[in-house]
Amino acid sequence: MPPTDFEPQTAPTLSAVAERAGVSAITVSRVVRLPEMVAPQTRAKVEAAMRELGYVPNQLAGALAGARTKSVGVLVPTIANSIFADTVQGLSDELEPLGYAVILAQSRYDADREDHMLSALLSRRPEAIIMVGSPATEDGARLLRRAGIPIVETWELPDEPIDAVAGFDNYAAGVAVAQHLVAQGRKHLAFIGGDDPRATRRWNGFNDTALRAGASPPRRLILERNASGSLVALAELPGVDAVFAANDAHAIGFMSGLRKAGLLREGPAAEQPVAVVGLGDLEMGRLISPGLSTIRVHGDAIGRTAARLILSREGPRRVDLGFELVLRDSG
Amino acid sequence: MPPTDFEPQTAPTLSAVAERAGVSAITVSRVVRLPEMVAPQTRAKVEAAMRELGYVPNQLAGALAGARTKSVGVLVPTIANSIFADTVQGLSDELEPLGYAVILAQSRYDADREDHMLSALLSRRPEAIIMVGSPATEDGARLLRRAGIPIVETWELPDEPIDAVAGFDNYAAGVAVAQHLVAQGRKHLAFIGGDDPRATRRWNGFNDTALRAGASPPRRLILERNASGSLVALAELPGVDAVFAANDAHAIGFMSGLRKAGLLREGPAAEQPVAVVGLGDLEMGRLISPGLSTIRVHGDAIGRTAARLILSREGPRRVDLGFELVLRDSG
DNA sequence: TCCTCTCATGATAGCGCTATCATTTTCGAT
DNA sequence: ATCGAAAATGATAGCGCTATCATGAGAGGA
Repeated sequence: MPPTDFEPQTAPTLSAVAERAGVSAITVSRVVRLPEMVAPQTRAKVEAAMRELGYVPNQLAGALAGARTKSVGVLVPTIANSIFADTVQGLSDELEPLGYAVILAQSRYDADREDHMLSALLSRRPEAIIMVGSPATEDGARLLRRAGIPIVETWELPDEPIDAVAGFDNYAAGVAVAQHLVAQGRKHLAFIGGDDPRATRRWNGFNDTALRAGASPPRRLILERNASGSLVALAELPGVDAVFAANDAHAIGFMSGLRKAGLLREGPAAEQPVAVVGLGDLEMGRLISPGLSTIRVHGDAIGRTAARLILSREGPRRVDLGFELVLRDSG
Repeated sequence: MPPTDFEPQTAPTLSAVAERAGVSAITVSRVVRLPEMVAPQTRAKVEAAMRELGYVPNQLAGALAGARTKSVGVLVPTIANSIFADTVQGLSDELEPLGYAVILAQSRYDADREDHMLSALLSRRPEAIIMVGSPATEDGARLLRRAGIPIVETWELPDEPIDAVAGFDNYAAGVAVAQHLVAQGRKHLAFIGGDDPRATRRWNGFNDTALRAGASPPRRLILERNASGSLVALAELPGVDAVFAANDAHAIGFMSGLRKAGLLREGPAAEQPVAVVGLGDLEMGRLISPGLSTIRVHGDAIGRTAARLILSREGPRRVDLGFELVLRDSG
């Protein structure tokens, strides 16, 4: 697109550089990859030629010729307004300095699109795939198993992982929140949020625990992914005195609903007519008032751990990053 | 990594499929790319062979052989807790269905890292580059100009773009906020947030306008990227009666500081001892109370527009997506 | 001086695919 | 039957690079 520069329309190649520097192509290749192996004088000549020509190596060709592709495929449900962005950030912070490219794909919580993106990723021959959750279909799982590369499933701890895992126990998170709310004397619990596999696992832990503790059967309200629905969720949950939201955005939205209904106090959790606990520990939850109680998960660490899992075959292939119940004033 | 399946360690190739189907390699290639061109009967045989072998085309080889790479490079400062995630989401929603892969790189607001990621991206031979802002260095700009591919700079409207632009006028956003605050009778303005080029442009518009309107010279407080600093920013700004925050997270943090200091009212903007205006229009700003006044920008539309700009050479190469001043109760 | 041994460089082949051109097959119209 | 055009398939070369093996040039020892 440059209207100025009159560069050759086709990018300079290794052999163009070689010719200009008066060496063979393979020597240029070595200057790029194994500079130590080339005599300083030759190297200088080649580097000058590269600079003059504005040479940018073609990694596609390099990869095809047998070297590594130095790329990883990353599949997330969504990246916008999502804590998964932390995971992507974490893993690319580990991987980019090592020369890896991150090929990002989003499934939008759609199984067909997930399968499609999975094979699209694989067609780029990444050296590994990191995904949030497990493949939604058996086709997807088979694709990954056959690929013969490291696969990291994250944000969960599947019983039969394809390969490696970096996540936490969503069921236990639900258990922890239910226990906390019940111990606080809450009797009418509800769970609001999505119905993806991870949210469902949290719900199961939450529900099982509440029932076992003798609370009335918890209600589950499925909401759109944006938090607006949480604003009016209260109307659907008459008599509720404690809510576990699948993420902090929903929790904060629900708190706004409570405020409008006059059911939010500036005081401590014990004084709240309706307790609210979120999940994610967004910075925002710390900043609002009353502060949001939440399950803190380590999205960034999940990403970094996933990166390490693909970089070395040693050590455990299943890492539980855990979570923490962070208590503030909302519940 | 699959401990089960005993697949050949090396992925099946086009010719493996061809052999199995009893046709030539090029016919298999056509089944993949131009199915209409192959007789239904032949196609069925080939498709069966592909399925049996679990064939996944090698797009690297395809790209090298002269076809397009069907990939775009995307460079953003950061993706976590950032409205740039909307832009990435928007552009990949446009591009992924068309078979494009998104190669994501993060500069972390670092010029060296940006240059480095730029040439790393280019070495993958993307068909276009979409970046937030403009290259920080002349080296980076030259690299892009020489690449001979569409380049889209976003989130700004540079005077001399490399190629195409999808953004909005940051200076005008600063002007709009200052005008609004001054019209409201505010006299002691301050700007808090980062010092990246876009924030600085906003500051310039804000500062120029406030001075021209006869307010006392605005203060500028540079904060870390996380919003915690905004919580205590108030202490640094004695006597301030209006604050423009570079993003909504900082704005909400600052409001928490105000609340602690007893300077936040539940009433309308006119009653606020200190007015607060953010930028970004996070969903959260709508959910909190008092509602956050903010500059709404269209991160998603910027991404979609950038995608369209690389897909067609027709139409304007410079799209101003604008912004809106959204007034709620904070200022 | 000759021979080995190391260091630096080069020649060759081929990665898996597609562009291009060539060939074969099919089939309707005469 | 015969021909010509269209449809279907194939052969060949080469994209830009690296793995592998081969060669040449110095360094040092006897």
